[in-house]
Amino acid sequence: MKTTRNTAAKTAVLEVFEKSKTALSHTEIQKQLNDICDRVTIYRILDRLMNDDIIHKISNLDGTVKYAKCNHSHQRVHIHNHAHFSCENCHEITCLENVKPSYIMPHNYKVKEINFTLSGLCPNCLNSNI
Amino acid sequence: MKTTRNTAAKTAVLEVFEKSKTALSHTEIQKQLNDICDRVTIYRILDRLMNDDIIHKISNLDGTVKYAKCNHSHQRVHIHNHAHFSCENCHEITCLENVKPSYIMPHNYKVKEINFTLSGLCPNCLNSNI
DNA sequence: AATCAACTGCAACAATGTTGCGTTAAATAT
DNA sequence: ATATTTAACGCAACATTGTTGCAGTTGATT
Repeated sequence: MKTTRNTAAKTAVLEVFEKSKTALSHTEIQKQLNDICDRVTIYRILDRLMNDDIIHKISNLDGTVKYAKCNHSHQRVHIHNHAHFSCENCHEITCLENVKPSYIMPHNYKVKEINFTLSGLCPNCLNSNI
Repeated sequence: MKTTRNTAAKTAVLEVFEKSKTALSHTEIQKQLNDICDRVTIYRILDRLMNDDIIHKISNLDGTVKYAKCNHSHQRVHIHNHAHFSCENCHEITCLENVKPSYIMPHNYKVKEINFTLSGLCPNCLNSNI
């Protein structure tokens, strides 16, 4: 079994996630890291963090991909089936940990994962628009 | 106001969508068209068809982007807020026109659009796996 | 301190999407 | 039927995002 190591770059990436309240794209992470490491390294760190269930991947409506820290506080078995909100004004993506959709599926489908993304205006932008 | 024209390439793309029961990626469309036009042209046709509400865009969990014909039969005002199913085995994406999730949002968010994608095994792959 | 393999940087590549520009052709008017 | 207008096209060039191979580095363990 492969062990994973705590390198300087990995720690820096984790700090960026810690500081951020919203989901981040690879490019955003790279900017915040001020080129302390190669962009390939960031991709590999993100892969490792996803394998270790420390972050999860979110693909937005427009095809952009972001990553956010997992919140393990609520449940023992960790599932990513929570909703995400994508603001059309500031383009920030936030996890809505407590929003879980209910739905009825047609027969003969086996659902393993769900991705529920809502878009519109976040509280910040909603207030400043009035 | 810009008028849109019925070109040979646009007609061909529409025929491809007509024949397909599932959502298609740009690459899949290009293959089915047998290089009757440039790939840039396909991008531009897809843009136009989306503007005209003839097709809609679906971004998958893994970041891949597909397009599917809109089904206007049910409602007068056309909304894309239906669910999509992405099969992890055959990678086909189908529209689940009748699956609409219910959910409860936190205050202060203004939801305008929703993207609800489920993944797992489609009926075809579920049967052939047994 | 020595060892081992996870990790990194670099280069090169692949896939996907965009833009500018000169040319072609669809729709309309003549 | 022909001329006109401009949407649409092909081509080239570029931007972004993500992947892979490999030699060198460094974190964790003995």
